[in-house]
Amino acid sequence: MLETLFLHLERHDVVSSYEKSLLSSAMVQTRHISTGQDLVTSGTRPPHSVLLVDGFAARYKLLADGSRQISALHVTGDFVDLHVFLLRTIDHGVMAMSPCQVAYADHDDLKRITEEAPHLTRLLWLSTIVDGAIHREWLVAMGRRSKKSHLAHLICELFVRLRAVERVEGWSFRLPLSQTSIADVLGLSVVHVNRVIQGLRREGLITWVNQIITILDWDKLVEVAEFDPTYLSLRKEPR
Amino acid sequence: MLETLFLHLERHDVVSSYEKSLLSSAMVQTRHISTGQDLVTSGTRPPHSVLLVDGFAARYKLLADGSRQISALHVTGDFVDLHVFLLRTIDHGVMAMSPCQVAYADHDDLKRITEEAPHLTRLLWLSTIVDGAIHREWLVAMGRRSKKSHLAHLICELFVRLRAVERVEGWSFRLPLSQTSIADVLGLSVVHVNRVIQGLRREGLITWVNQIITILDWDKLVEVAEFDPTYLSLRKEPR
DNA sequence: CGGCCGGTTGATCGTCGTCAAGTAAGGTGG
DNA sequence: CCACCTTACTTGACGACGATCAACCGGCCG
Repeated sequence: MLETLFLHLERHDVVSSYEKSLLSSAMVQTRHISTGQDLVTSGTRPPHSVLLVDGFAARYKLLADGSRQISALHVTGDFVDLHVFLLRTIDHGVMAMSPCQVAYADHDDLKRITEEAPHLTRLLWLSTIVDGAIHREWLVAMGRRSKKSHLAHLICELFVRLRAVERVEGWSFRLPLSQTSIADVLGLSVVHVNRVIQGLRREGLITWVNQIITILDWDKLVEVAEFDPTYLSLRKEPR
Repeated sequence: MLETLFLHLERHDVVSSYEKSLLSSAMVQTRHISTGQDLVTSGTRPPHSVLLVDGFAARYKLLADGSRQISALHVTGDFVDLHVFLLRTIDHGVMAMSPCQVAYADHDDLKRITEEAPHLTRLLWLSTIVDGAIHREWLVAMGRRSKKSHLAHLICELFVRLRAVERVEGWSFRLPLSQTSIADVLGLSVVHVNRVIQGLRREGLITWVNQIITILDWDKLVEVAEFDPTYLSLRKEPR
């Protein structure tokens, strides 16, 4: 059940078996959440953080006019909600975008980890820091990239992140998001998202059928996106 | 010299004198950086993190077409660069937007703090987490708010953050950013930024003269911005 | 079978970018 | 001290990108 978390943390550094056992004992029962339900409700003060054992989730915020903005996408292995451990009050909702399997880490246990396992603490800290790095990259994409480039960047990022947790097959991966949801990621209208996707298809960069995205020309996609994966810190080194 | 850092951390929880002494001994000499210079250069692997003792700085990224996107604004007291401690490679540049006074924290010393001072570690961790929360709020603003609302939100946020480090006077504060820089924050053209500012002025929400912003109608500004300061975690509680 | 959801396409309208020009302030050198 | 920069702000005109409205198609489910 925790393999994906280990996979996730081990992208950045070695995790000892002692650390793994600490984590295992901090995690309580896994639960199933069905598509469209909240893993986490905005405005609450939960006593635990959520680990996404399997599935896709989106962090979102609803505005007064009913529009929605997705500020993060979480995939298998992501410690979706680790920051609430210190933030206390959760400021955004997190919704299951596919059937999700989740586990919970009690904040008391996490606190104990910070007292007893400094290296593991740093790895967990790093996990929240990488989330921040992704946010910055998204900000750059939203603010200054063309919409085509923005979407291309998103596809590159998701491919790399999913590959790291073994959720790709060749150049294909499953992305269970409707175009409406993609629109809420990119800050666009659905209609326009559709047109941007058509554009990438027309240029032979990707196919996108039945929630399966296949990258046909990685180099060109990277070029359009100006994608540089450094910000994901997928390099194993002492932290 | 470190008062502003303490002010910064004490917004979230009590900092003991032992913890303050640990921090003090981790910080090395302060240095002056003049406007327009980089505090931190993109792509390098610095051995220390930067504390902004006084001044304004902007985290930015340059794209191939020469455009710039600012992904964060840092003010007096911010631990600008703390995440590099674990990220290792810095992915964005940070530029002084005013004359800046900075101090450096060696990563070895920070590591020692994580080994010996769990509560202080959590506070430092929290500081990076709040940065992330701000990024999310900016993403929402970029993606789904009107430009007027986005700018109003930025003004509200800066006011609250600057008040927390005692850099406001009544309803006024100094913001040493040109409209060009504001444009790079909002992801707009300079021309349009100017028009959006005119709009806020015309409606009697703010004045903005010689880098001094004065809020004339806080309630209305908050309403336009849909501003809710929860994400800044300016509440003192055990962490 | 009918309704709903997701994807697709066309037409029209508004926001915002670009180009251009003008003003005001501050800095430098003759 | 003035001529001449440069930089920042401002305004107008025009065009492009993207939102909105509307309609249609196909698949899935009750």
